[in-house]
Amino acid sequence: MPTSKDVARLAGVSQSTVSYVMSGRRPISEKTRKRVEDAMAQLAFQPNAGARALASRRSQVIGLAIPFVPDLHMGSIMEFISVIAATARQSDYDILLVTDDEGPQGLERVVGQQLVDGLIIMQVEGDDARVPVIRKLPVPSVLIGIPEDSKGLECIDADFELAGAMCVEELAQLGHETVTLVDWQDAVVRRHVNYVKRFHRGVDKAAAATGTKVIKVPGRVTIAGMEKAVTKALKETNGIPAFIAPEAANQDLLVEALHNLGLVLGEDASVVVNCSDRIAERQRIPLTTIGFEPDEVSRRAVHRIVRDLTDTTSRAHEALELIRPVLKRRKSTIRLRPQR
Amino acid sequence: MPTSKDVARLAGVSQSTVSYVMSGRRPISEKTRKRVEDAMAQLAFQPNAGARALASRRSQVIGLAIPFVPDLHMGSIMEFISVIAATARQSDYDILLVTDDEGPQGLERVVGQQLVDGLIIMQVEGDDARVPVIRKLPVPSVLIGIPEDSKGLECIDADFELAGAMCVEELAQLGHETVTLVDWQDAVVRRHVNYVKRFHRGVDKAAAATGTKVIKVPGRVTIAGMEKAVTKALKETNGIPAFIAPEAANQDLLVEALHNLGLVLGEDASVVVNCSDRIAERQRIPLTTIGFEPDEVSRRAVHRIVRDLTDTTSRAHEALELIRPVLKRRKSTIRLRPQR
DNA sequence: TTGGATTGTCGATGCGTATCGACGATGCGC
DNA sequence: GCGCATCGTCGATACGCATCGACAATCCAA
Repeated sequence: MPTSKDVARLAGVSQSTVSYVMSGRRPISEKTRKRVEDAMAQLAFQPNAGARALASRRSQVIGLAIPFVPDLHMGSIMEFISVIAATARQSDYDILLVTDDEGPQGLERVVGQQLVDGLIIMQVEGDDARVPVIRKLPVPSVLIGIPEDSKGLECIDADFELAGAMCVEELAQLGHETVTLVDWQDAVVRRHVNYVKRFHRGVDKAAAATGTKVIKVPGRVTIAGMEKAVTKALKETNGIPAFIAPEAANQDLLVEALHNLGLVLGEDASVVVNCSDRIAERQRIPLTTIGFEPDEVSRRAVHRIVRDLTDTTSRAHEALELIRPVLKRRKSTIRLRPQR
Repeated sequence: MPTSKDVARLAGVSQSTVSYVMSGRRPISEKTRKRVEDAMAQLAFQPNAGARALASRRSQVIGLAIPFVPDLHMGSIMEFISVIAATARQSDYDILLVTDDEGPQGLERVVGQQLVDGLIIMQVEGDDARVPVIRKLPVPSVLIGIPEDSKGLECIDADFELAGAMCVEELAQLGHETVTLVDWQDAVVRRHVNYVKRFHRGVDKAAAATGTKVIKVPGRVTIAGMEKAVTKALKETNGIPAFIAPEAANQDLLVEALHNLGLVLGEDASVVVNCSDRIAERQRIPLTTIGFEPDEVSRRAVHRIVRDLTDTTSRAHEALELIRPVLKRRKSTIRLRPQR
């Protein structure tokens, strides 16, 4: 493997000049730069990452803490990872995976070894064991999700409260006076306390503001359970029923349950779900969705950690950033009264 | 951050002794080792990865080339990644992501910069653009999937041929004389030529061996299309129909289509699909599956690359390793004649 | 008891890059 | 034409660890 010294020799300059050509931290004449760049190209030179990290004390690598995977819909996690890695590359960073089975010490390790310059922590939950560890680490981190106590931390998440409100407002505006919220599954509700609570708050506020009645039924795992829950909700509803299913895992069950009960989406019932556009569009009846914009969240997370690593000036960017969800109207909702 | 020199000073030994304690490449007396280890613990010492890589010429990092994501079922990709990362840690390696949007040059970059010691390439397809690049790289790599010309490469994949054969044999043994293969979607068939072909070969061989008639219908994207395909297949079948759906994306459609046509799985029809056990078990009627064992494939891939990186002796481990699929009998298949 | 092998430790050096201070060359205003 | 700032380049050094050769101490066999 060629080194910068080889490049220097071939270009007839000193090694430090080669370094300055790469970094641009000192002015270099056009002539010299050209010679060096030609030499680099000719040798197919690539700077050695280890040496670079050692000398500069920065690895140009960001650690990405990925969640343990038992969640049903991990397709979305993959979307995050993919976008995060691609976005990081645009700022000349690479992504190193930190899995959960090393526990929070995994974070201490990669930071301690100076393998990474900063961290992005995915799927942060209410009382996340990683949070206290992160607070002590001497590198910046950005959390995706919001822990119970977010003071002093940089957090990014979808605006679940707004999402909840938007769902209710949309349905209310369509003319529904009663809506049923098919909740997250119990296991999730207990764990991810945080964003579920926020979604509920949004729903409740919008319900109060619009005078909508909200029925909450717990999330189900089986189709039979879902049919029972839907049936119960139907009894309490006058007129055309409306459903909100923020957890993607519930969506299939809800749609199927309604189908089995003889209700046609967009005619006999309104449904708003959260799932990827690709999936929503493929349904027999394309679903109206409230999108949590994982791509946008991912991009913002990378941009923020990169900024932390670049602007050495303004430390402590404490801030909580909420990404606005997007409502996409498709065929699964029905207008009961003329648009205001 | 403490360095090995700090540890040495505190322990009253030389820096090289500290290094030998860590690597074990020279004998160290019990007493000295204890003193050094205590000093390390006291200072919470962690060796600097950059310095280590520079001096030892190995980064202890494996590059993982992840596929571009437009595939529907990317949940499974996440499973691979997760297991790969965890397994790598067990051998003291970390995982660096290499996304596809840098193109094959991404691989050249991470290797050229000596960021990684080796590569695992996921989702290798018939004429994968990364393959020619990999052949030229001066580090070992392990492919998951099999390219057209696999000579001289280390490849691991599920044994699709065996899987195809197992599906047909299972259904034949249950007493079905005609089975319908719901094929991969056209786009996939054209791209991933390789494993689709292998699956077909297995199906054909087993069909010939068992005297089973096989109807092939193309994979569908819509429920209407699937219903039509199923109807057509039913016409050509005498008695209880049987279906094989190796592509996970087709499974929901197939199950729903059969349901809509009034056929009950395990009573009026047999169905064998490929999807994760978790999902298969959750269906209203738990599905008999042919599992492609992504965890096992992932683990083997890591073990092989680690071996390549460790055994510097025996180079060129060219080998094609096929992981045996697993058939799990559930409720979606029906026995038509007593077991032999 | 002595020679040679083995064990345990140290000092010195190199890995490839970034960066600092130094210094000659050039341009500017007066 | 002079001093002075700016530009462009070089040499030297540091970064933290692994590794090699050297060497003192210990052990065993003859």
